[in-house]
Amino acid sequence: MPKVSLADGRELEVAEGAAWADVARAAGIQAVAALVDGELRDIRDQAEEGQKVKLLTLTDPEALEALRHTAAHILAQAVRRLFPGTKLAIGPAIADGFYYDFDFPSPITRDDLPRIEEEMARIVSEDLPVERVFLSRAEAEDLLKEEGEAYKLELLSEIPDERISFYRQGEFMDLCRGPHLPSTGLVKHFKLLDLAGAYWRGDATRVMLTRIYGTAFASEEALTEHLKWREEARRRDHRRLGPDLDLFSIHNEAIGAGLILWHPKGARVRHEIETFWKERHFEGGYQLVYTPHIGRARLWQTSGHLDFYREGMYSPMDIEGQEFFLKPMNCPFHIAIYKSKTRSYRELPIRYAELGTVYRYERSGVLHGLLRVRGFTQDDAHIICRPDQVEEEIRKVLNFALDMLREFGFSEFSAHLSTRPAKFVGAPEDWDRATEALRRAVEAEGLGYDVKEGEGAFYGPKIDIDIEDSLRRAWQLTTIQFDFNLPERFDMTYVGEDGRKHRPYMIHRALLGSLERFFGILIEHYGGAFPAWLSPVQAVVLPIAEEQIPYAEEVAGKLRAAGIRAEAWTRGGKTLRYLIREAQLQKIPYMLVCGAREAGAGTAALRLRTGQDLGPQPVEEIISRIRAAISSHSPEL
RNA sequence: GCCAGUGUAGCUCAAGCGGUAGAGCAUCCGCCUUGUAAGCGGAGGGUUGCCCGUUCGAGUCGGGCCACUGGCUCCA
Repeated sequence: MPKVSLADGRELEVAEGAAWADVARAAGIQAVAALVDGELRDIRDQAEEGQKVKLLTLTDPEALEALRHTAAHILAQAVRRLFPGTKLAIGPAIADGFYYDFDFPSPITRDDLPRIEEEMARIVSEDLPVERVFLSRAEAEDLLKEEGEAYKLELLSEIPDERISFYRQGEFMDLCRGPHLPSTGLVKHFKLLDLAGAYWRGDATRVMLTRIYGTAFASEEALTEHLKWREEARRRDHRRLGPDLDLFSIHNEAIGAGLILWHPKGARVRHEIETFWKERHFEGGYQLVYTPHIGRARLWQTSGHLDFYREGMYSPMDIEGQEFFLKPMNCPFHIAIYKSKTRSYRELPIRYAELGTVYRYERSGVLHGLLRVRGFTQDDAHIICRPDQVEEEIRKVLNFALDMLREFGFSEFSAHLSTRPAKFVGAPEDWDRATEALRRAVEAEGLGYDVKEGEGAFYGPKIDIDIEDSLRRAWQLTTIQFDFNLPERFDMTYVGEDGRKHRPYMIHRALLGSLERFFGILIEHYGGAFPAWLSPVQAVVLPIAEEQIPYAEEVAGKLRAAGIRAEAWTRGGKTLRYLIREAQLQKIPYMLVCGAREAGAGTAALRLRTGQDLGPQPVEEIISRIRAAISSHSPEL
């Protein structure tokens, strides 16, 4: 009789052929799924000798995937009841919920979602047992053919097994790997969220299906919390906050989609970012360069962009009979600077940095506020070094990147190492050296990372860094990429100790990615309430009555003289309540209230954006407090 | 690009079966002289995304275009 060990340390002997459900019964646990040797398994799976199992109850987080997968089936069942003739595609559990792709006989709209939800609730209340049945390949094929399930048939043809699993609940039966909960009655807390188009198998050449997104949780509280989180993310959407805070605008008709106008306040934030960025780069041994927005066709011919990247580039313009292209990347220009004279090994490493504005064609459907645009400024740099310097340079640049991101208030990072793909240029030894340098650097930083085997670009391995924002969403910002292609194409060389020409290594890197995208992420991370050093307006001085206007102006003047971005709000006719509300909505960190008492005493009553009222304080003290907050880059006021 | 939805004043939103566009905020002008998230009154502001059609008459119905939103292999 097989013996298995439970998560609580117990060892159980089970009958030959017993399922985990039987084990759970024997152990007295209300299990809905099983985590067997660390893998989520169906409760109906057979227990085998020596396996370690954690029997999962409905509320175990590990069971969520099964719960959502079952929710997806309930969705499909409801859709089948309401829209006969609908074909099923696939319906997995995903990070935040689940979806199911359908081919409806006629289009449905969002307004149909409540009806579908109601039918789902009915299926839940029917508490249908979910059974697993195994069919032979031939039986499975017959069944799916009979039901006209063309998509499922395609999936079936790719399953290697001869024993095909189906799950059945009531009248509904679906080809599925599982795992699933024991019954539909367990999926009590769910919600349908969105309707979207999705290509069959994600392939743009194939049919467009209708995808219904939803989410499900083990408890009503967890579901409510998730919906609140979605609401908060919506509230923080940079496309909403941008116009509200007068930071930027986009004018599709008048100017063009995906092109950003930075308003004075947004521009001020950008200026602070850029200034800080440049200072740090000078300290880090980078040299700042500026390069043009366009270049002749032959440049892009040499770089290979015209052969491999043309669909991402804007059409050429004709200047005196020569073709010029808007730059999609800065590298060829930096290389030209490098090549403007003979380089010695003594000069290396050379690090060229540029806030370089590039233009790339993006399909209209993928444009998204500041996050996906057609014209953007990369915080770009190219490091050109000798092979013996690679290790050190990578270590430095990674450390540099993380330091910079921390200054902007991000503290959670994860890294992805992408290695050599099947099709590549350059020598495998170079690839290995570069890949190892990247690996050692992330390990030295103590970053968690995963390896994306074979997912590097054809020209070199790379490491990407994701940050996590205040809503626990991941964004890919930093990328550090080797290039074994361009040095070759442009014949970059340096003269070595031996007096001979050698090929340098080149590394592309962007830390923030692009200023537009980074700004969008910052807006959402802070919900528009920037830390003092980034706030476009750092302090407002609010007079209570007209008599205090001169005093308010004097105070604002003192703040400005101390390097603080301060305004006196002296337009008449507004109550203090009004002005405070106005300042709160604009998320201005410091409000200095000046009434008769303060004007007499040379003080101001300090209110923080947090709502905290600190009462009257000498203006000098307020100034040093604000200056300290600014220079610390801290979000604390 | 594709699927579904949406497009009315600077912003948020109204206008039962087609009958000739309205409110709050914002702006401007007054009054009020204000103590920690909206004081009061008045005025101006719209080619209802664009084009074509149906109709005596279109924000509303039909067609085409444009733009935006949610998405478009987290693999039975």
